[in-house]
This record gives sequence, structure tokens and C-alpha cells, in this order.
Amino acid sequence: MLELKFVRDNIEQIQQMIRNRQMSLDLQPLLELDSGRRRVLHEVEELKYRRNKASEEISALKKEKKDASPILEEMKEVSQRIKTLDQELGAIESKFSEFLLFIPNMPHESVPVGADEKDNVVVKTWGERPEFGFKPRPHWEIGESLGILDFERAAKMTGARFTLYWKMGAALERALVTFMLDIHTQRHGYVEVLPPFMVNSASLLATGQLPKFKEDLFKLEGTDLYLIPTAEVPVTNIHSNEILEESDLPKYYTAYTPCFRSEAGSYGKDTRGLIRQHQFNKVEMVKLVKPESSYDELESLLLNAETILRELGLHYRVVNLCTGDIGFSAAKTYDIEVWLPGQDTYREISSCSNFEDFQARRANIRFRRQGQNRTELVHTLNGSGLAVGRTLVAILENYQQEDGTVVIPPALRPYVGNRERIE
RNA sequence: GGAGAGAUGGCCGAGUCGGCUGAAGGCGCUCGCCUGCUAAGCGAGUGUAGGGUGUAAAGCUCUACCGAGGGUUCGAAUCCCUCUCUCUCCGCCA
Repeated sequence: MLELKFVRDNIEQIQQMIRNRQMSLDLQPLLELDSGRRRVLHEVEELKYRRNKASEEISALKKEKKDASPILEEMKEVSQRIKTLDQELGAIESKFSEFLLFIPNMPHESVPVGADEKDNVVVKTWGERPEFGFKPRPHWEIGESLGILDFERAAKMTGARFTLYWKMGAALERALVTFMLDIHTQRHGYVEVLPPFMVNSASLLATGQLPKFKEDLFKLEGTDLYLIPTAEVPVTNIHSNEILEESDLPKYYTAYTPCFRSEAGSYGKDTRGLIRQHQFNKVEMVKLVKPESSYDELESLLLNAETILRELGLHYRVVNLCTGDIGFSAAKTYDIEVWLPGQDTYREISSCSNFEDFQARRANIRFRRQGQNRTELVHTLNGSGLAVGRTLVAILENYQQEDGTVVIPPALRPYVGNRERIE
């Protein structure tokens, strides 16, 4: 959410920003609501002032045992009028704040203006595409022939876009989770947390999944609970409605969770394999930081995610998402795209974003500087470190051998009983 | 699932015949004084949001906020209703 004053004073700039994001949202109704709001507010506050004064008089009269009934009569009407106006104001304000919730974040000046993913800018690459003396196969073929990925049985027991992992498939997924968490906690200074996998609507509102992206979520019938689409939601909300000390910052958290996404509207897209699932595992990194450092923190967050791929020897590139491709709540996002030789393409495996104070304002996460009484909003960031299923995909495709086996990257072997190969 | 207790400012904690209580008191914090340093002590200050006024900062002023929402009343932290959360006991359960 943007600050009301900022919206009011920069309406043209925001309208342009919305166009740059390839969205359509007319801000005119907001301005009308705003002037209506101020008009009613002014009147009702005036009346309340009169009522408060009258209350004092009544109190004084009663103490002196004098008759207060004329004022009482008058105030009856005033109170009635206040009640009506308060209702009017409440209606305006709920429309108003609802509207504000639908305005996306302002992209940072370093975000390229562009229409879609074709306008994203590659900012760096690491490693090289591996050479194969044969035609590399996609991971679903490798996984099925090794007997570690079972899509058919998952479809039988649950449905499309779910996977049953077997044996070294399951073990490798588990190993990756531990491997990633160990690196982030031991080398990058993150605190590990294990949050609930369901959250309420207030938490989703705070991080920006609600109200606009309801259809992407799984909701539990008859409750206000949703399956988390990412650990970002519970972890960012750890400190919602809290005031932190300056010395508490920065906060670095990392969490493993499964993630659940309805993937509505993606029918027919990436239907094969592990790429687009309703349920997938992810290790997430979340930072709460002081505003002046958030862009430096974004760079180090990105490096933390890159470290995992480097340790695993997987070639990747980093792109700076353009205005048309960046998420609703984000001010700036880097995607890390890993090379998948079996599909001859780069695929997103991590997304690292700075949300500035957009989520913090919604979640009400503030801090107080040393020696200051006033509070400020923190900046929030998060990034995948990494999407686990897609990491498994990358390993299968990049480390596949001509004989159908897959070599396990050396860094991962201590986590799978020092096995060197899936066969 | 059943029974009971509770939710007040950054924190602790007063406040039940409804009326100078934005809210006593304490702690913490900030500034100043004092002390050879530290500790202690003394003094002053210390919520948020939204309006109005002001070129702007400051200042002045108004309104709202005592878990959330509604009701009663001229007037509610104080009375009533609903909800949420926390704690205790019983039941059930991994």
C-alpha cells in the first residue's frame, strides 16, 4: 500500500506507473472519494466538537443541580446527525481504503520500463552450459525412468500438477532443503523458522496476495484460512503490528515450507514434469531492514540465493524484471533463471524482491531509531533460496549421463549418505 | 467440544454508582544538571492517525483511538450484545 498523502500529491506519476505496469486502473474515483471524505469529515468533526463542549456544560449544570434539559434536547438532534454522518464517512472510508489496496507499488528508478518478460534485462550470468555428447533428456523422462518421480500415481490419488516422489527422489528433495537451510543459517546469518502452512486473510492482505489475487490461492472451506502460496506470507508477518528497536534490525529469516498455488489461468502451460505444481517445496529468505540499506540488502539477498546454485555447479543468469513483469507489491525484483538443458531454456528458480515499505505499511511493521520517539516503517525483502523442486529438476537435467544415471553434485553428497549417483 | 478468567499507552499496571482520564503510578527512553569514571540522584520531556491553519519547518487548534465490531446515552475505557485472541480446568487427540 502506498501512503495516502503520496497518492494524493503524485496522482499523475502513479497513473503513469500503472500504465508502465501494463495495468489499467483509473484513479479518478479515488480523488472524488477523497474530497467527499474530507467534506464529511469536516462537518462531523465540527459537530463532535459542539457535542464535547455541550457535555462539559451538562456536567457542570448537573453538579450545580441546575436544569440541563434544553441542551439535552438540542444535543439529541446533534447526536443523531453525527450518527448519520459517521455512517456516511465509514462507507466512504471503506471504499477508499479498499481502493488504496488495489494500487501496486512504485517500481524503483533502476527498474527498466517494459511491456513483458522480453523486456527484462539480463544483469549477470554465472557458469556455462554443460556439454553433452548426446541429446539431453527433460527431467520428467529421467525421473520416470529412474523410478524417482511418479506423476501418474499422484494424478490418481490427487490430480493434475502433483507429484509423488520415490526413493532417491524423495531423499534428494529432503537433502536439498537441509543443504539450503544449512548454508543460509551457517554462512549467511539467517535465523531458521518453521511457520504455519496456513495463514489468515489479514496476513495475505499485508503481503499483497489479497485482495487482488484471491483466485491464485487455496482457501479452506468454512474458515478464514488459506494454504500459503509462499513462506513470504507467514514469515513477513512474524513482526506485524510490532515496533522493533533499531538494534533489532536487520532481521534475517529463512524457512522451509511447502507452497500451494491454484495456478488458475495457467491451463496447458508447463503441464509436464515438476515445473508448475499446485504444491511445491521452497526455502525462503526474508529480511526486515532499515530503509536506507534496503537496496544493498537486495543485492546481498540475491547473492545468498546465487550461492546455492554456485555450490551445486548449476549455470544461471540473473534478470532485472521490467515494469510490465514485476510483481504487484515489489519495487524491484531480480529473477534467477537456471539453465535446463533438457528443455533447452532458462527457467526461473528464484525471485528476489525489495518491497520497500509497501508491505510494512499494510502489515504495520515499524521500528524506532536510537534516541528517537517517532517510529518509521521497515523495508521488507524476500527471495527464494531456492525453489526446491526446480532445483531437483536442474540437477537431473544438468547432471544426467548418457547411461541414464544422474551424478549427484559433490556439495550435496554429505546429505545423501555420500552417494555419488542416482541409478 | 464443555466451564471459568482476562485483553488499557514502548513495557508493567491503576481505573465498576458512565461526565477535566489521552488516560494515575512505576519502568524504559531522550535532553539537561550533579558526580573523578560508573552506578545512584535531581529536573524537564516522552503515543498514533486523520482534519483545519500556516509558503514550509515549527507552532496553534480540532477529531478519533483503552482487543475488533455494533448498541444504549446529551456523554462510555467504564453499561449491553456479537466476534477474535490469551490463560486455567475438564474431555478428546498426534
